[in-house]
Amino acid sequence: MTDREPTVFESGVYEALCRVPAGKVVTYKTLGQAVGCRSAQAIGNAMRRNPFAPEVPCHRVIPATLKIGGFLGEVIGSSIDKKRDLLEAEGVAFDTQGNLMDKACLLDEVPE
DNA sequence: AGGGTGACTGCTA
DNA sequence: GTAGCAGCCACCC
Repeated sequence: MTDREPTVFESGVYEALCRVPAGKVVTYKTLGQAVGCRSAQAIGNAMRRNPFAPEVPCHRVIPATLKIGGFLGEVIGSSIDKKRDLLEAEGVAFDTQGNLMDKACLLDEVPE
């Protein structure tokens, strides 16, 4: 656990994530480009250690497969349906398979 | 200082 | 269309 403070890298990730408007989602890769990171796994790592939990719209981040994976699809598991509903509430619709229904909800890049 | 992990991605079989 | 392998970066022990 260790409530350590986020590093500059992580802070940048969270900040970029906050720049994502509601009703839109971005892939780990896109978010990485926003912070100057070429690796999406590093982004996932930052999210995994996400000290801001629900404060940061981590549910707004999805894999490049446009499919809900990892955190929203397995770990929480029992709450996955809730997360999906939450995204729909923001304007992001997902299929029963967990795929992004409307690709228009995907943000090609993070705004300033 | 070194090794292992992971909420990922892309290519190939 | 599904499955497996390798590459990648940052954090943790």
